[in-house]
Amino acid sequence: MPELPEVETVKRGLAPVMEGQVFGRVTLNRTNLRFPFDPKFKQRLEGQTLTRLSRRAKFLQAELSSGDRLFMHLGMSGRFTINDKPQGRYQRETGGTAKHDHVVFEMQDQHGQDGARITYNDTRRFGFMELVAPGETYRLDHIGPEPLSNQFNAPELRARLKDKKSQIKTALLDQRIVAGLGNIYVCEALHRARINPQRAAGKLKQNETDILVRHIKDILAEAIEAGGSSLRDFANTDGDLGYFQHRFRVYGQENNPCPDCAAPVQRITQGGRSTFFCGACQH
DNA sequence: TAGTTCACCTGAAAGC
DNA sequence: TGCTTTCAGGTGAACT
Repeated sequence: MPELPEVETVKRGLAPVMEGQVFGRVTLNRTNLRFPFDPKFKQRLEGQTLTRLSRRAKFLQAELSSGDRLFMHLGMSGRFTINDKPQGRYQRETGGTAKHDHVVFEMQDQHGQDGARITYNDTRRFGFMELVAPGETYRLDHIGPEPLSNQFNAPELRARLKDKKSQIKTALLDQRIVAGLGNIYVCEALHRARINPQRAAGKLKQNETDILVRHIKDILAEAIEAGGSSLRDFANTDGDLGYFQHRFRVYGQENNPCPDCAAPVQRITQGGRSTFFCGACQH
């Protein structure tokens, strides 16, 4: 379940082996992920240099020497693995693909020497990759501020939540309000801020949004730090991230004691998604 | 216009 | 033991 911290960790893992490198060969093992690939996906990538890899919300954005931009979303189960060792006979002859390996990027340096082989695997295929031509707009143009940026602060959040009648949990998942938050970290941030997820978003008090913003930033920064600690493992082996090893205070802890007050953690459904919270200390 | 619900997808776990 | 059902969740489209 990649959220912003994990996508940031993935970006940090991929950037050293992709930036400044050329897409030597691109292999698509199917015609679509969540959405169909551009019919010229392969042709538009091969031979192009990836000049910069960045993250916006939960998207990875690769800027190409052609001016095209490649947006990649990991969906629910997407992950990249990097193999920067020389290709063995098996891999050369079979492509070395495993089940659900949908895309393979074989990178080269500017002299045509083989670089990293980067494989995108996505069991549930909720992820997608889309190419955007220069000047073309993309869905990311309408999303809210990055939560770790200075543009995301308490006055900004108050303004965006003003008059919102939806529940605060649902509102924080709305990417137009703040970019990159997912179910897990919204639950955790609301617990730390002691705000009941069922409260109307527009009714939060000033000090509550102050505290909420602080906790959103803290928890994301901590999670990125945790993911970063296992970057080496991610880059070289099987995609395991510190993220998954993180123990959450309320997420997935139904009926377990709240770490603050020992009351049982409750689970409800909001907008079709599970919400975990403590009814005793979140008001 | 704003808010809500559903489809997409597959593996794991639960239930029978 | 094996089959069936349920659940997980990010995003966009459809619906209210």
